[in-house]
Amino acid sequence: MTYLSPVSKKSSDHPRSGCPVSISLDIFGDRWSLLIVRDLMVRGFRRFKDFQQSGEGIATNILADRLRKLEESGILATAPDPGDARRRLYRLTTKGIDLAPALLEILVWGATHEQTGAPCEVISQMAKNREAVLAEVRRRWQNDDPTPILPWLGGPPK
Amino acid sequence: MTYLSPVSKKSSDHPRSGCPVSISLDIFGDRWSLLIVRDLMVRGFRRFKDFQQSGEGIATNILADRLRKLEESGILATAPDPGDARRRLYRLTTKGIDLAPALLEILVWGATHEQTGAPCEVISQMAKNREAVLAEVRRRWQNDDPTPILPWLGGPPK
DNA sequence: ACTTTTTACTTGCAAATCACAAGTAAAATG
DNA sequence: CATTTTACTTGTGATTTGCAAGTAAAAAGT
Repeated sequence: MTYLSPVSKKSSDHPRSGCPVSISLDIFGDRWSLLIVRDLMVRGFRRFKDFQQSGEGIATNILADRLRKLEESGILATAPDPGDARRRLYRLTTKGIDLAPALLEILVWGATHEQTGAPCEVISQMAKNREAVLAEVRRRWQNDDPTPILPWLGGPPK
Repeated sequence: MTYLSPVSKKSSDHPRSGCPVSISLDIFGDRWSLLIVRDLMVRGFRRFKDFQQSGEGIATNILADRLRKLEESGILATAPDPGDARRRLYRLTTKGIDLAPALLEILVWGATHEQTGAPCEVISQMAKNREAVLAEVRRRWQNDDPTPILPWLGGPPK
C-alpha cells in the first residue's frame, strides 16, 4: 500500500512566470479583492458589515476569505475595535494604499469605456488631476480619515 | 408538472454597483485576462500559440474562452492571418491599449512589493518615466510594431 | 439577570468554473 | 498524399463560487 501525500492544489502551486503583473494578479486578480481595497481606500469602510452592504453583493464566506487573503499578503491589517469587542477593524497597510494608482487607472478606464454610474465630469476631473487625487487619498489614509472621497472633486478645495 | 425556465447564472447576472471599478473587474477581474493584454501590449504576441507558450501555464480552453470574452468586450479584435489561413491574429483595440496605464501601475506595484523576476533598476526607470513608457507602448501599437518593449528601458534611446 | 440583537464569521450544498489530458478539423508542409 | 501545425473543442474530476442557514461572542434592551 502506497501513501500518496495529498497533493495540495492551492493557487500558489501553479507555475507562473516571474513577471510582476503575473504575481500581482495571483494576489488580487479576482472579482472582489480590489473592490474591498477600493472601499477601504475611498469609502472609508472599516468593518466586515460595511463591505457586506457595499452594494456589490459579495457573499459572506467569500468576503471572509478575501479579507484573510488580503491580510496574508500584507495589503490590509486587522485589529479588534477598542470600543466594541465584537468588531474587527480593517485598515490598509502601506502596501495596500500603494494600490491607489492602479485602482485610479482602472477607474478611469472603466468610466471611459463602459456605461457606468459615474458622472463624466467627475471622472475627467480625476483623470486630469491624478496626482492631486492620489495625494488626497494618501493624506486621508495617513490621518485615518474615513470620510468618503467622492464629494472631493477634481482638486483640493480652496 | 411545472416547468421552470433554466435560470442562467452567467457572471453578467450578478447584481453590481455602477462603480467603474466594479464594471472593469467584471470584464478583466480574473487571473488571465490582463496577462493576455500584457502579452499583446508589450511582448508583441499575436497568435494563439504565443499566449499558450507564454510561460504562465494557461490551459487552452481557458485561453480560448478569455480571448473570446476579451473580443466580446471590445478589448481585442481578431482577423485571419493573410499569410496562413490556419492562424488567427489577435490585436488590441483602442479600448485595449487604453489599459496600458492600469497595467503599468499593476506592474510597478508588483515589482515594488513582491519578489519578482524584474530587475529593480528597470522598474524604477519605468516608474520614473511613466509617460514616456506609455507613449512608446502606444507608438508600437499604432505602428503594429511587435518588437517586445523590454529592451527599451527607462527613456527613449537617443 | 436574562432575553434579544448585532457582529463576524463558518458550514453545507448545488452550481459554475477551472486544470489537465485528449481529441478534432482545417490548412500548410514535406 | 501522409505528416505536421494551428486553433481550437470535448470530457472529466477538482476547485471555487454563490446562496442560505447556522453559530459563538459580545452588546444592548428590559
